[in-house]
Amino acid sequence: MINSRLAVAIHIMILIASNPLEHMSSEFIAKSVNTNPVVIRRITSMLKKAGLLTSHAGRTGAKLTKNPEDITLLDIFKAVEPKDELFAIHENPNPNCPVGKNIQSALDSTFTRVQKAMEDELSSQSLKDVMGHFLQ
Amino acid sequence: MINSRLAVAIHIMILIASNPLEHMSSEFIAKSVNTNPVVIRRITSMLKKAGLLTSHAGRTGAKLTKNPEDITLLDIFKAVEPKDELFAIHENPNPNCPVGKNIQSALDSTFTRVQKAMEDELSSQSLKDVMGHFLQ
DNA sequence: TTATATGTAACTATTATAGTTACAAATATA
DNA sequence: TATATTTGTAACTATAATAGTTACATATAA
Repeated sequence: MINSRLAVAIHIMILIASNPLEHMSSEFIAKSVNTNPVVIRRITSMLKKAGLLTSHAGRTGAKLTKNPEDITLLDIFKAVEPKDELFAIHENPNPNCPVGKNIQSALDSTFTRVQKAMEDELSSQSLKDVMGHFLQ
Repeated sequence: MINSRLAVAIHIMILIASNPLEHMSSEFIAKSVNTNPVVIRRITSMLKKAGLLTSHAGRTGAKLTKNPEDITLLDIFKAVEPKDELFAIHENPNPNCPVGKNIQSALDSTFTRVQKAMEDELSSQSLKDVMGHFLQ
């Protein structure tokens, strides 16, 4: 199972997007998410490095750099997931075995297709789409 | 990143499928994968429980229960991945916050679609398809 | 009867994750 | 200006998953 950073990051982004006038502190967000404020600041920092929001030391709150309809879940996922590959492939299979020799490249093309299917679906959903679930 | 069990399981299945007459011991397979025989027996045990192969204590080797073209990567993935959900969702968000109250169900429908996209692609590729990469 | 293989429990090492404390630096407020 | 608050980040901890390993009972083959 993939970690909960994507879930928490989406939660953070929705809180900021839903309250454009209020300044949401990491402590306030942490209470909504039910975690420690540092966990929020850590994920917010990743979102900031990815260019999805702006924030400043000492100044309460953060702002999205784009409208929710222009932010995809893939943008958020890539911001909080440093690893490029979805599936791990075992290292150093035996090059003297016909299967061991070719398995990595075979798995690579196979897994690339699966990862692309996942990323295509993530990029088809915007932050606004997720917020739409709240309007029943 | 998702663990390497799917990669190793596919490697095991291909070795068995490619050598239907030879009896591949866990030690032989382990040398091809470059790991410990117990790791192979552990994953083989999961594949057996999922009904994808048969094996017997004391008897060298294992046999696939279906033809490679009738085994999908989703079959193998589900065999070696006990968790049902692809993405984790944080627990106990604040029910007194409008966002915290609804985030889990919103994420659930969102993540379900992403997981389905991944599983659809996994089920579209058979073990035989992966073996096809070996014939250049 | 002896050797070999599977199946599985149990233990270890490594790593990722998430929570926590602490604090410097920046900003806001009185 | 002085004080309080907040962000950003380092550092530490606890927990869990993963993969590797040893050990051994049981089943099968030679």
